[in-house]
Amino acid sequence: MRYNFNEIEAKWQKYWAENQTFKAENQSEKPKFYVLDMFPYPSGAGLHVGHPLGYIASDIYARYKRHQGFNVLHPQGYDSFGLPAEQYAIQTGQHPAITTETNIATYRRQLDQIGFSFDWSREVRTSDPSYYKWTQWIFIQLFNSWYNNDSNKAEDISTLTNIFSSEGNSKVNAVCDDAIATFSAEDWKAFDAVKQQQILLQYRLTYLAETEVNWCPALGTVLANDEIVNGVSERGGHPVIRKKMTQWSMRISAYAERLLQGLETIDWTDSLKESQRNWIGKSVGAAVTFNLKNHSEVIEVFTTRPDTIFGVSFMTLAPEHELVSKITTQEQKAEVEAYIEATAKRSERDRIADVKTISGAFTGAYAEHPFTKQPIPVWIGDYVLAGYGTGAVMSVPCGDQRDYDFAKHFNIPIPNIFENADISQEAYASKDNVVIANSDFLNGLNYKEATKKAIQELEKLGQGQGKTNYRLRDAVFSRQRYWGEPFPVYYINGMPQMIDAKHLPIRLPEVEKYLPTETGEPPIGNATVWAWDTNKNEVVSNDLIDNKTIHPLELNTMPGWAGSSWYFNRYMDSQNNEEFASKEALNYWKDVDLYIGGSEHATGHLLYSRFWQKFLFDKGEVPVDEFAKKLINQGMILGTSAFVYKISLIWPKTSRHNDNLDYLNQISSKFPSIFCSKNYYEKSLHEDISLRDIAKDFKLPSLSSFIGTLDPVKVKIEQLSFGEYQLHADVSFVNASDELDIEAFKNWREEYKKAEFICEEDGTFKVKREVEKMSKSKYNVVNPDQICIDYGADSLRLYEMFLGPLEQYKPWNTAGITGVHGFLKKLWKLYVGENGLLVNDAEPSKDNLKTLHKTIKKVEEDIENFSFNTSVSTFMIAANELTAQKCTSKEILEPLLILISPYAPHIAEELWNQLGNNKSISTAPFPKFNASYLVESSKNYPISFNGKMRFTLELPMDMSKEAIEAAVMANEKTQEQLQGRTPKKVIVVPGKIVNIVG
RNA sequence: GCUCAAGUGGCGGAAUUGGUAGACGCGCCGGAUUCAAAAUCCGGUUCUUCGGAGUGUGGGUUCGAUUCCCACCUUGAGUACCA
Repeated sequence: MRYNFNEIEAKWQKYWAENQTFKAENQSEKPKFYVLDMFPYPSGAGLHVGHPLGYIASDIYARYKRHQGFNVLHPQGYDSFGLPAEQYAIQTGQHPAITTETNIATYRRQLDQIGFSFDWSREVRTSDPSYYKWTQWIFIQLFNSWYNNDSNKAEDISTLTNIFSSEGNSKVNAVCDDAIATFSAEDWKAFDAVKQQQILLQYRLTYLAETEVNWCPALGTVLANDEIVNGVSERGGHPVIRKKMTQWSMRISAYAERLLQGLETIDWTDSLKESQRNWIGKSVGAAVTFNLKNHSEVIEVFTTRPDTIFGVSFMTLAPEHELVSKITTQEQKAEVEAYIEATAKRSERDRIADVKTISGAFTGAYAEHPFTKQPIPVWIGDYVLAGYGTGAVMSVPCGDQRDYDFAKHFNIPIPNIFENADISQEAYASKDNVVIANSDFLNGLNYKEATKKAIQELEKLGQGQGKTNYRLRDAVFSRQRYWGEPFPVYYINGMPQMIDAKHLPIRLPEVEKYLPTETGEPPIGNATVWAWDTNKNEVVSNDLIDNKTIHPLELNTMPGWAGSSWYFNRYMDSQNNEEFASKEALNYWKDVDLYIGGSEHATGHLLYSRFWQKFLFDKGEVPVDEFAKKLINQGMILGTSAFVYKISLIWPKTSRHNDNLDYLNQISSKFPSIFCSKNYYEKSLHEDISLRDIAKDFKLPSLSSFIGTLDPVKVKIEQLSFGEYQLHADVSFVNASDELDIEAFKNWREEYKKAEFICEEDGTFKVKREVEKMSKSKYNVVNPDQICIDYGADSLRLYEMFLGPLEQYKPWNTAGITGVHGFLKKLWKLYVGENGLLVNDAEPSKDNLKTLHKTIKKVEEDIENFSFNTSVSTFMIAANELTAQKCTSKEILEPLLILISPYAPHIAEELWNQLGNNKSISTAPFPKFNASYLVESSKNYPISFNGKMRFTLELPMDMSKEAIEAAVMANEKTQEQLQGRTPKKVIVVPGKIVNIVG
């Protein structure tokens, strides 16, 4: 019997599905283990071989944990709201729900054929109303909460209104909008409902505010900070501008410190934690108030270096700072206004790109130093950002390079307040080895002491206190899109009202057009049925809006990260219609034990999810405040693109002034498609080869006839030269030796049908290879479907793991798969011969046992350390050894299958079944490792004398260190080497080496 | 600029955390089988001027360094005027 992988894999996939082999129960005697993948967005292109990498790793771990006796939860679902489906809808008019459904079907088929042990009964889809009902519900909970800094957690908004009506807001220590006016209990009671709501909105954890947002005109929507890369949108690379809009925001800043602290408690990679720390951007320092000369206004600054306060020689405000217009003197007005206008014109990108140019203007105003009372000139400069801290800095040129550069540029004095620091060339920005000088009461102190002392003295004056600043901004939560969760919000007098949770979900309305409306409103503005009837508690037609009982609904939808910020909790009890998950399920599964996904979500999904989890924890909805104990980032599998070089015509240098421009255009359109092979291209790079030479050398008929049609009067052949440009060829036309299948390539595109090829000397056409991200547009996508047909899912799984370390980026190369495929064939032959099963009850030999136990030990270690690549090698060695040993013993071959089963489950299940087991291999316990089988009777110990001379000595394996040492010293070869000298020491590493140090 | 990660044969990558560097696979070379090819099996494969040399470069610690320390170079990723 041959190894018929297609038949075997189909058979067991069917069996697992029919028997619900991997269904997890919410109660069990066994300990729980939750293995989660980041769920995919089901794009129209389907899966390529890069996608399943993380899923294979998590599947191996999940299957391994089942063998270890855990009750394993290993679910899968779809993050099915998103921009591509909507873009597709805009182009084709097809409803995103339909395309999403189709795409999910493709994904499911592709995932199934790889043989994952997912519990599909728990599948979630973020775009399913039964799911987003709870996303809406969580939104309402956030709206009804505020963050109390005293209890350091989110509390119900009713506790806040109670405080307001009993004592006003002066003692409330909340995370809220800046600059809220204080009011008394009487004031509060006197406010009308709208006023009260306006005030509460400034405290709620999700709030409506006019904020400056990142508006992307091309996408017609706002974007969060983490959706922008280098000043352009992450999706599509469109420009992004700053714009003031009324938007929903999430008060994630309330959780900045806890998000930072929580990182200490979870086992995530250091680089990922580092990204989150940078994103949160905590800086400890002081807030300092500078009084202005001749003004009642004050300037608030934030500084991390209060110790350098005596080094202040000027102040700098951001050009957008509100004080600028108030304090600028008459004489400086023109200059300041011109500067503000100039900076406003510069886009965000220009400002980032051009950091080196120093610019600014003097306002004419002077602040007063809090201690010396000396006047300090106030400048404006665009190196100070309006959005960070207070938008104003105290400039200490001797201690900060930017201040230093600014001072140098504008000839502002640079007083030195450091002992022994040379500031003639650059600022001394280090905090180490600081000794403060010329600073009154701070003289002689170091950074730490001086900082403390300075803050104390500022507090005495009432002009400052210690302060911690975070870079983390509140996250904008509105998107002007169709294909997202609708807000459960309607408006009365412009104030948002939550729809009662019992009426959820609020389903997406039908629209005819998915583009934003002409007035710039979101696509839902196109819906005709989108108003809320507070009598009937249902969505009704817009025409009925009467502002009494029928009100307009929110037109925006939620961003992509809304649904993905809590899905891991939903898997615990995904069919529940009463709660997002039952308390029993939440308390049983608690958190994700192992989470596998890409590192690109470091400051998006992974931060927002931690935020929502902490919020739900505060509200008592979930039992733990970190949702994932351990996280692994799988690396990306890259594609190996193939390039061909197409010869193009280069205009003669004189063409710009050529009278026959029309003619030249005309002939260039008739230029034939000619491709040249890699080596020819490389040769031509350095040699100027003319068209005529190509035609002559390669006897290309199309080129000869092209030259023949040239009008020698209008253009001379000698005037024309050629260049090449490289373009992607589909990798499926290229074999392992980089040779292009010319016929297939010709048939690829209509315009290549008559193309001609300049080949290598051996007649082949070679492409140039380059490793790039795998993508449809680069024609380097390898489809797992074809791999499964040609080699089987087990080969695919093994090979993806074998490629290299899980976390690493690595290129895909289909050629190498024959190695692991050969192993599976060999494995099969170890069990099944021409005439049936080879396995019998024979006593295992010592060698057999040694091979098995060596393998058990290595595989167990590998899986625990996520080094899945090396266990594939271990399997190959085991199969080779057992084949050489002619092992037929069931005692050896049966446990071997359990070791292989997480990696190659189909073949393992089939052979397991053939050995006479009628329960799935997934229920079998992992074999126990026994070290005694590995101990050999003797071993050759290499002896090294002073690291130079070497010989070997045969000694029993189970000797103690001391016994080995004695035996080595007693040996005559050793004595020979020592020549009567006494060694300083003898170093013994058991089983390894003996070193004699002379 | 800053932060993090990584540099080992023709290639992907191993090396029990300081102990015989190059496991395993690809590729390549040779052989067996075959009328022949495919498939399969077996052997070889870091370089070498055959003395040795060798894990990006130069130092250091050590009896011993791919592994630890210092400096530098290169590549990749993230971040960016954060006061």
